[in-house]
Amino acid sequence: MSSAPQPFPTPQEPSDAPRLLELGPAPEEPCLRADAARNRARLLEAAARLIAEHGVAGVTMEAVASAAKVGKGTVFRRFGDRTGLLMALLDHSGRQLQADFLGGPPPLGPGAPPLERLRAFGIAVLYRSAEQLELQLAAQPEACRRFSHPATQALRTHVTMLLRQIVPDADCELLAQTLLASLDPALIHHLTRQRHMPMARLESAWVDLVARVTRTRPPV
Amino acid sequence: MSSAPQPFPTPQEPSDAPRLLELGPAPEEPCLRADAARNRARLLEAAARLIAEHGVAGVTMEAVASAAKVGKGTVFRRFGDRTGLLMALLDHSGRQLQADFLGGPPPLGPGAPPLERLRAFGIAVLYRSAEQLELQLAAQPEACRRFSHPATQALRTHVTMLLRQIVPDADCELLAQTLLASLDPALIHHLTRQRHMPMARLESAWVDLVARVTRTRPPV
DNA sequence: AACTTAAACGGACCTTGGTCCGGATCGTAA
DNA sequence: TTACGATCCGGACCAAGGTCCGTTTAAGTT
Repeated sequence: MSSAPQPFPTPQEPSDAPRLLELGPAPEEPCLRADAARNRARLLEAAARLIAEHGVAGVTMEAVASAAKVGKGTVFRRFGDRTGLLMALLDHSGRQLQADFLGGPPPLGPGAPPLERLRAFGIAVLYRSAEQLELQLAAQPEACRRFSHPATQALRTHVTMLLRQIVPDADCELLAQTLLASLDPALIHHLTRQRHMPMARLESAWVDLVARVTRTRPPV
Repeated sequence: MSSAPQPFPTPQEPSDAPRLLELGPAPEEPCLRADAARNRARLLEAAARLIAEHGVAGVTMEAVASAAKVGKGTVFRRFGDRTGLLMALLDHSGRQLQADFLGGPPPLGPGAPPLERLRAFGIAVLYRSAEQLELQLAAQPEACRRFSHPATQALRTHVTMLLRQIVPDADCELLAQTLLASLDPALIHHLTRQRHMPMARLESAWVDLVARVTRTRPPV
């Protein structure tokens, strides 16, 4: 039933990935046949050019393929799917950031106290994301629709209101957004199904989070 | 340029939405032609049946249309797109939850102190989401891939490590997940582009969030 | 250099989301 | 009841993502 010869045994970018955790120049695909590596590069370059010229919407798999003078199948074998291609494009700046906080200068890199590093980290991510919004969103089609859905808005309003009563002097709207983000269905799925955390843990994490977030400022 | 007669002037579920903010039975579409309302109901029913029989993957727009004995175009006019249809299916339980925390009994509904209501709220959302994961995810295709992306994992590992040094006795993994969720590109896009918040506000919200989350417990 | 094999290639093909528009229906007003 | 305009319906049509498989080729092996 599963012994059929899968046409594309490499639906995902296979390598150049796990090593990232330990900090990775991880140049590119290490063990690719010469032609494969060449085509991979051409595809990425073609995709980048297409984005520059016609925006992310212009990045059609066929367009990329023909711009790189390559068959369509090749694109899919190399990157799995459209999202995979987009993520590969994003990878470069991802690696950059990673290098910065793993080995760069403080306060992002090691050397500064943890709290300061954490602050710097968030701000770095914030601005980096802001730059490549178009690409980031294209890789997550309609990820932002959930925020404008009326039901979601209702939840946000409710949480904001509760927060206002508890910590009136905070930016309750954004705090609410954060709290809700931690209840995102996709996140719950990831945590329970892929990382096998029991619901009880999520539940107590929520309670703890609420406690931390609503704790009034201690006397300095 | 934009005066061309749009074929589907109602790309999104037009009504039965804004009222949600004030609590809404908002029965269904109020002003639909009789046949339209009938078809809408048949489509929702057909979709639900298809899900029950073949899982969410079996919910093809054509399948739903023919199961409801209706043309394909009708499905799109009514629900805009596939996601719209799925969201409409989700809407029911969304309304239920909303009714609960807006007018239901404490601790979810009014009557309990805000802090308790907030706790109960999160737990309610948590379990409700857990039930309809399949549907929720189908409405947000590949929303969960971002969590397993190696770059994301690296960020998570890093933040977790920093947190361990600051608040060793917390569930740092989940706390990290929450912090990262507040930096999600889609969220940033929503906040800056759709709700027009300046980056500076996000930035200071991040700093504040970090401060709150890492604050050590006051002496009770 | 000839041989072998696993891997890569290309592009026809399939599926499915989404669009268009001529014709059927509903609701209403005379 | 009839007429009429707004709304809706249906299903052919299109584009783009994704799959398949026969053919080609890189890279060892003898």
